[in-house]
Amino acid sequence: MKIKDIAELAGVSVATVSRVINNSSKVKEETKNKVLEIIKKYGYEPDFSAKSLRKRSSNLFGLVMRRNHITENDSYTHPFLNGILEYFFHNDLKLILDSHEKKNCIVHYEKLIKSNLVNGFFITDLEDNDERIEFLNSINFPYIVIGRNNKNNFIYVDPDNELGGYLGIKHLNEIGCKNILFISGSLGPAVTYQRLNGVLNAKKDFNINLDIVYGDFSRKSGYDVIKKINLTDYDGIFCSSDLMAYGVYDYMNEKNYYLPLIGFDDLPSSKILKISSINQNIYQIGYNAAKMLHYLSSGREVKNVIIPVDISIRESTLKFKK
Amino acid sequence: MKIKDIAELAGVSVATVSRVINNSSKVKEETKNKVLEIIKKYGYEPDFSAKSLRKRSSNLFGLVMRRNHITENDSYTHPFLNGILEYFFHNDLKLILDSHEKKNCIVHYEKLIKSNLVNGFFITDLEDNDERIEFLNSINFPYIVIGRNNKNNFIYVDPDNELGGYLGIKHLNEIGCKNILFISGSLGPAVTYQRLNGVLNAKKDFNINLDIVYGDFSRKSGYDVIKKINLTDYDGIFCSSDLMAYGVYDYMNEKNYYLPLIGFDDLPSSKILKISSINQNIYQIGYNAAKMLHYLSSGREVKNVIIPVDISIRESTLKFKK
DNA sequence: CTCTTTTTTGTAATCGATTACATTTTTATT
DNA sequence: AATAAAAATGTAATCGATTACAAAAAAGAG
Repeated sequence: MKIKDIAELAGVSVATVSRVINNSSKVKEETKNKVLEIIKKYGYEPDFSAKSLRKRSSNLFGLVMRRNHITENDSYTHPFLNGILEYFFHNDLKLILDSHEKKNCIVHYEKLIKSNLVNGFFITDLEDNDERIEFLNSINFPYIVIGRNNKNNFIYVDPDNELGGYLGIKHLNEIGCKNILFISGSLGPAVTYQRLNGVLNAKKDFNINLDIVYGDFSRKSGYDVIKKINLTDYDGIFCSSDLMAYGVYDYMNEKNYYLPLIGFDDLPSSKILKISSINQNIYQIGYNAAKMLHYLSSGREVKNVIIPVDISIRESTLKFKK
Repeated sequence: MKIKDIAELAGVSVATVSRVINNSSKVKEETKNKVLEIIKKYGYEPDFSAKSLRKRSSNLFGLVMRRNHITENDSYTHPFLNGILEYFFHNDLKLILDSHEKKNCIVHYEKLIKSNLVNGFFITDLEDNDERIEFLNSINFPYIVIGRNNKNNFIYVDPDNELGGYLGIKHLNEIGCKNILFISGSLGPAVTYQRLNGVLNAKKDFNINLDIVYGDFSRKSGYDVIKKINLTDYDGIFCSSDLMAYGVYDYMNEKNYYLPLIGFDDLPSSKILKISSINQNIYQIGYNAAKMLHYLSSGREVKNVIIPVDISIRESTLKFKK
């Protein structure tokens, strides 16, 4: 069933049918209704390729995922995709999921662009010395970067890590902690500094003592760091990642000595372990990224977006509340 | 840059260029090399829409995800997609991710088919009285169902739940358990019976006592069920879902009385909690589903596939090993 | 060297939509 | 009722690839 068939059945020309479908110019009400009726009756859908070819534009957007058979943490995928899909669903857009190996991935983006398959794409997991950076700077094609980057001015959407750092300290202060240990991630990635800044801002606002030590975001590093610490020196611990908080939790279990504990990322396991954590609203990040990419690709103006974070309060701090 | 440009630059006709690209019929070695050189030099990629339109077929396949802003467990998404993408990557296929709300989702599949956007699709989360079943039976279009269904004979790929049930009991037996409690999921879904069958088969093979009680797969139901049980009657517990195992674990923590414990699904949190579990190899399911759909859509024969499961052995049983 | 066969290449139709431009129909104006 | 202006519709070109068929070039046969 193609447009020509509908045209014949409705006794009009293909141009008229097209105009009805696309609402592109005035069609007499009577004609329009007849055409719509036939379309509905036969369940006609315009051919995707023909439409894209002629319009030189599709309603497809690309997300090139890094393929990794096994990851320590893959919990972002689902809420992120859901956020994108929510927006896409309501705007009749579709997502192409492609994948790349770390090396040689530029070829993939180039193919996507040159074959006119997508109207734009999302960039995730961009690292500081990522080979994609140069490429992204060199192209004139719509894309949105997920996560801020120190050195470039891409259009991005990012969680408010600074707020997260602030909220963690604020909450510990609220339940009465006065001597807080902050286990930061390794210096390097932008998030480390953002979270640290939030923590330092909170220190100014609340009357607390704060010590800072450094891990590398992993569970093992959390364990290793806390092992060298005298727990009794503190009355509250805030980790810059959930995994590090799990490491700390392991150690506290071992010693059977517990302090209020907050993580950062709100991984699904934190719910299970009942550890308080800073929630990054990955869903919202996806939703906003989708909207921004849509706007960008249709020539509308787009501003960077910072998504507020929440704190998920659980037993790990709640049970210490006075 | 289009095929005509390449043709002119190489001093041949578009037909020849097309033949080179598609290896569709003999082209003189010399001509071929010249064309390939030009293509490479200018980084030409055939237009996706034009190609699909003419060939009446794309290399796109669809996965329509149920959108759910918040789920208790979304850990399947990442490994499943990764499995699909691994196969797709190596076969130059692409995945369209679409989403639907529960009601009215048939329209979506119909659109996908009628607009010739995809060559086939995956069906996930099919329930016993799903409205999609009738639809799927009525169409003549390639699709693969993830997860067996009691009442239909779709082409499916599914984890070997029966083997999982068997392996759980086998492992408990190996560490010396003689009086085992199996907490089954609710009667209804096919998985419940499959897992139960495996457990019963193992009972025959090993010399153990086995009691069976029923939860509903949720953490709360695990807790509620175990609460009514006298823990000292048993020396090992096997749950038909990880979530139920977490509920049991909660209770054991409360009572500070531990028995060997195995879950089913191997959610990421089980690694964190160090609870042994049956691993369903979701990645393999994705990979195989992709391969099957590819075969099916290109007219090759396809058989149902059952993916073996593994057991991930952790502290929750290991520490009881004699 | 001519004729046949095979290999290589080119021409033009085609896929199914959109849309510029042309034409017809309708409405408004005098 | 004649003419001008506006609205509705139609014709045909176009998007960029593939491919049936035709034609030209090369190879082989005698």
